[in-house]
Amino acid sequence: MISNKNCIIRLSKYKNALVRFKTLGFIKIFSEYLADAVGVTSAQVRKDFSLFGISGNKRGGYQIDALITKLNSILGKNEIQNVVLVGAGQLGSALVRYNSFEKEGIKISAAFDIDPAKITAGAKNSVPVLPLDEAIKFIQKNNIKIAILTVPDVAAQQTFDILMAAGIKGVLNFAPIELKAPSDCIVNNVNLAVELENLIYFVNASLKTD
Amino acid sequence: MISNKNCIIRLSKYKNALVRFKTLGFIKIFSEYLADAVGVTSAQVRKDFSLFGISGNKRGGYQIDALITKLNSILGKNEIQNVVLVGAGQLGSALVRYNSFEKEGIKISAAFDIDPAKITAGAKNSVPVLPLDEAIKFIQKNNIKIAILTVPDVAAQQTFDILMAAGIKGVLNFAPIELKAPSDCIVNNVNLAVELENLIYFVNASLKTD
DNA sequence: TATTTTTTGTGAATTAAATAACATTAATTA
DNA sequence: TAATTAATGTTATTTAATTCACAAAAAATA
Repeated sequence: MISNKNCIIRLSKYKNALVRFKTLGFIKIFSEYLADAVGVTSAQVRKDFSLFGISGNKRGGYQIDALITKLNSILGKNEIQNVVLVGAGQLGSALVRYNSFEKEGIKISAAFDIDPAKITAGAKNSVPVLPLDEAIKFIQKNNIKIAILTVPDVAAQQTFDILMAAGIKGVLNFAPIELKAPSDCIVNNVNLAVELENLIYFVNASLKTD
Repeated sequence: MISNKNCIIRLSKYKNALVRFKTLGFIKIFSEYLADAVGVTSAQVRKDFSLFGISGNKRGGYQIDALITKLNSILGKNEIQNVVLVGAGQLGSALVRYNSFEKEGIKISAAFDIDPAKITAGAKNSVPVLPLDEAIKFIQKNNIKIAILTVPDVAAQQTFDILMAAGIKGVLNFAPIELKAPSDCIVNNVNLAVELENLIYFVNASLKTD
């Protein structure tokens, strides 16, 4: 089993780039061009593909349609992925309405919050915001395995523990905390302040050395 | 100059964890505990510190206060960092109001959008949303070097080019596009859909092998 | 004061990932 | 049909990052 996160992220990027190429009317593509679109080397593209048994045609490149199909299948994009979101604050609410998820076949089935003021039954076509109490029941009933965690730092671990009890196996965590997770749950952290801080560091560093 | 992005990200995490330890009343810390809080090994912590000439006391660990000061100085956190945001849509607006940035000494001075409906003069204590036309003038006048880019995919490259013309040197890019950037500008990409897709892949992969 | 314990700091070893290089193959051209 | 060209696929190499392991030093204890 491939366990290189960066490699899988590249597969997603290849897939996205291929969809754009297809939109432009292309039906074949060379590793060189795909590499360019994604910002890697062509050897990297071919190496990644070979890891997943994806092959093209010597001197003929790759068929875009077949390639998209293959990548979608590897990435589990043949069916809609249902996820839940916990913490309907500023960021959480924006993610609920963020249409890039829907475009990618990811559906936020429900949001949960502990604050009664945030609860909304959810008109049709809009995501309901339910009381946190109901999260375990909802998650189990709908057999959901993935959660987005956008609660404040101090609530992050305890909320995470609730998700574990509900059977969640993957969490996209926005709280700037290292969650203590059981070995059968995967946590991907997104820390926007740290990302910015990092950018600031490197910009400052490069401005200094000029 | 250190050019390992992960290393700098760890420094930010150490700093955040140390602030929490300090809040709890600790004044000294061992690499072992800090490692635990951040989810790395103790050797990694000491190695990172040694890269930046940070030293502790044999058998005595590190003084938390001094360590925070040192890390803040390395990360350029001794003064408020002013940034701009371009694209006041769903996600952009949430980031404008996201209080983790302010907590970290990062100030969004202004947001810009091409849509006249989004423009707001900005009451005091709130961030003004200005017409994109005014971005170059504003950025240059305020000597801003960092921008957050939250425009739709199709507008990303051309908006980025405007930022380059204005003298921006670092961009946190949320558009799922590989921006063509000059060598003196740093781009950090955050792609939330890809992050989720990645999580889905690994969760599916691990559920299959059980 | 001498001994033991515990932690740092770092050079060496290991591991993992990316890059380079090239043999192979298929299409194109002569 | 033979020669040439241009792409893939994979093996070898290089590079980078992490982990290991232990000497050195300071604190604690006897």
